[in-house]
Amino acid sequence: MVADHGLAGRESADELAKTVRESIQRLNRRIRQARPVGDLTFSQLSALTSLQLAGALTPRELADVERVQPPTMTKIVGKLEERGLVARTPHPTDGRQVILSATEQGQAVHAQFEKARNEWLASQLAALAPEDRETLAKASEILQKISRA
Amino acid sequence: MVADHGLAGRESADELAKTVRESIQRLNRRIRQARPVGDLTFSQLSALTSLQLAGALTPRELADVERVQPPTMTKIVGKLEERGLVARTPHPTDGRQVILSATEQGQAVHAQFEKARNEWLASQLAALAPEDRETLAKASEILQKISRA
DNA sequence: CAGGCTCATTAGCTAGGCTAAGAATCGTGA
DNA sequence: TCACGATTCTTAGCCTAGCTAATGAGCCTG
Repeated sequence: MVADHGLAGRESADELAKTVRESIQRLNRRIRQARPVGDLTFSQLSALTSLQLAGALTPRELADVERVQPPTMTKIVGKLEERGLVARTPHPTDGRQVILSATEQGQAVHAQFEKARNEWLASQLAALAPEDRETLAKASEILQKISRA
Repeated sequence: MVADHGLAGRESADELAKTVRESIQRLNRRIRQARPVGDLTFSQLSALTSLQLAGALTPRELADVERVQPPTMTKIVGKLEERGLVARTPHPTDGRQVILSATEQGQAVHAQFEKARNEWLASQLAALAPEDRETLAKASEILQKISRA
């Protein structure tokens, strides 16, 4: 139960949902803007990151992790493959499936862009009070859990 | 599994930036999925919300608030106008400018969709421990501040 | 071994984002 | 006063990202 007695700082789930949604939406847009022109897009970088974290995935698995539909992932992977950042290899036992993995170049490019991508946000975070960073770290964990639901 | 990685051992701003970015990105995508089909999109709802909060804005102002370029806002407003949710009225003194405002219908539709949009997230939040909600409330404030920078 | 299922891709659509360029209007300085 | 630069919005044209529906290849089970 949500035992909400209107205590100071205690918001209802509805109110909080609105607040959370607005804040992450704005920030998301703000971060998108900070991207270095002409290269990896947000979605491409994200897919590359997931691939690298997992080691290797099938398109279906990657689509699930990224929460998009398989055809969308086909497109994104296609772009990454064109640039030589991701390799498709056949599945050893199942002829339908494909194994995706980041190439060496993909890993290098990823590290470089990840850094640039985070630069703006990192500088903002560095300016915060330590306890605020603590709050954000905890909040991120909570949000991750929710996203997986 | 609240893997307490370095909360006590202080995360660097870089590490934290990565964590925060990933979590909000995933959640953003998750929320987008939860939208009721065939109606207002995320961007349209956001623009409508901003308009309503501000009362009335010019396209340029709305684009700034939403952090997109003016031509993008022209498109979004066009869609909203087609549906009769936003009205364009001429600026009283400056013939170049336009005043945008939410129509009565726009306000009604907004309220309804805002609710639906938040429903999934709200239900997730309701299931959290009170102190987790507290954390998210604080985190949202911090993120809002950052986004404005 | 036939039929049904799963996986990946292709085709085709919409929305959202951008830049470049245009038309209308404003305002200012000669 | 009026011509010219600046501002505002829109149009045109491009790309990415997302979706559904449909296709083809391969797996598996009765």
